[in-house]
Amino acid sequence: MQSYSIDHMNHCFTGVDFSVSLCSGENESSEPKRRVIGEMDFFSEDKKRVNLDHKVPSLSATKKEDLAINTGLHLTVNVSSEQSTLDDGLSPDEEEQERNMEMTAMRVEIGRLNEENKNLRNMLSQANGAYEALHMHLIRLMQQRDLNKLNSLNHDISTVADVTEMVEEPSQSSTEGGSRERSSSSPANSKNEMVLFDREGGRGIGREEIIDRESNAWLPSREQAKLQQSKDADQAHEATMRKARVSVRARSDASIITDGCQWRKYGQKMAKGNPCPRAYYRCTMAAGCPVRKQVQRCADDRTILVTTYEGSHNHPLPPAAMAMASTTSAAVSMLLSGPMSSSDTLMNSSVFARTMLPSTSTMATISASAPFPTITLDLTQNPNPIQQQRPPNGSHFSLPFSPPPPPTTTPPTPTALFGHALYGHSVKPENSPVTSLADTVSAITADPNFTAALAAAISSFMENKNGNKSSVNGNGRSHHTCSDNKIGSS
DNA sequence: CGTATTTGACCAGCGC
DNA sequence: GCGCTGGTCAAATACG
Repeated sequence: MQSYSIDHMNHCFTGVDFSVSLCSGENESSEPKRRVIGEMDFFSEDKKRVNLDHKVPSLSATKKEDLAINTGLHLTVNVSSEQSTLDDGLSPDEEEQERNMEMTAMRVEIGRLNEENKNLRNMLSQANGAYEALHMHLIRLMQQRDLNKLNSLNHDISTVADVTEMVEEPSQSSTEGGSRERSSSSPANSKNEMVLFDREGGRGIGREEIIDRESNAWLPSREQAKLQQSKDADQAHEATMRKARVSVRARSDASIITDGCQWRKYGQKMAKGNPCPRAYYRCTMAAGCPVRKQVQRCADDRTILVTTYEGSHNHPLPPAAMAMASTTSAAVSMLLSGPMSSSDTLMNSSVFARTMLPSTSTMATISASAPFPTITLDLTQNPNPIQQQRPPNGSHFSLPFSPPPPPTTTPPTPTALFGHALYGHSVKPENSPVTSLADTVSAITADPNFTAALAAAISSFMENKNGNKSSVNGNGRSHHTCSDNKIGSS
């Protein structure tokens, strides 16, 4: 507590407006601490409000002593330091006002903090959104990569669109061996084909990888590098996928069936265990098309032709090749959808069996014992005794087609499946994330429309096969004329 | 004559 | 290492 007295009055007391300076009563010897009160009331020692105007209404003296005496104002204020103000001497109203001001200030501060908190939340939300977007983008990229692989496989099978019939001998599943691509005989055989069929050790850049590269040309170089790393990691798997084969068994008197593609025979060999020779064909619909197929009659039933397709077409397929392409596409997709463990194979085979031709007696055989996976579609309309005679080797599954199970999920439309098979590089599921082929095919199996479309396609195919025994190329020259006789008779 | 087919040779992988 | 086998090549041949 310090006692202050009026130190100076620089204004006469005649008016309402005045200003007063106070000096500390305890430091009179030193420089007085001055503070302009301004237009304020003073407080007496007993905190009683003093109205200077009333207290010293007639003051005329200007000496501070007189002023102090005459006014008699010895103000007691609570001062804790030199910096203190006269606030300590505020009235309850002023204290309340001060508190209100503080409260207001605090409210303002709280409001500011709330605003800042809100901004921080927005930033966090934006960061989360960005993270989610990046995460989804990454997932899409990964799915895109899987789709590219899958589409390449489907394209492989579209090749199969040329569904011929060819007998796959039991020993054929172990073939592979030494096929290699030497210097290509035709100049049209570009590096695509050579690389795609490089079995010599090499894994080169396959056609699907080239397509992949093209399709991802829009990606930034960093993402392309990531994709390339993923590709490198899957190279071994893709090499296996490239070797995937599809065999189609069908009864036919002709040595080859019309499948919508043009083929050139480049070799014929006697295969072990089969008196009928095996013919080798190469697709000639486009320069450098790497697709090849083998045609051989079944040793036990020479009315059955087995056609084995391998490779991917590098050209659009004619409409005539589409029906069977879709059929075999699903087969290969199943075949290559996962690791070929026996359990997986069995599962896939079962699903595939229900998918393909559920209304017929057709059989599907998936072989995982070969150096490359092979799936055989039996379109002979009756159970094949040869398959039943095959020794069970644990990796060979013969599954009779059975009626489709009750629908469990929303099935895709047949158009979607066909489009996926035939235009695999341009059509993909829009809103359905790629789960597993098993799921997809499971859904397909429940679609009666797909079943009907597939049955119609194969029926049409069979009619075409029986009615038109040889294809005609652009020169009007019949294909397979020589092999017709030799394969069937020898 | 151009194109497709035939066919023996060649090569590589695999098993013994 | 050798033989077997599958796959391919390429010169010869056939065909329109």
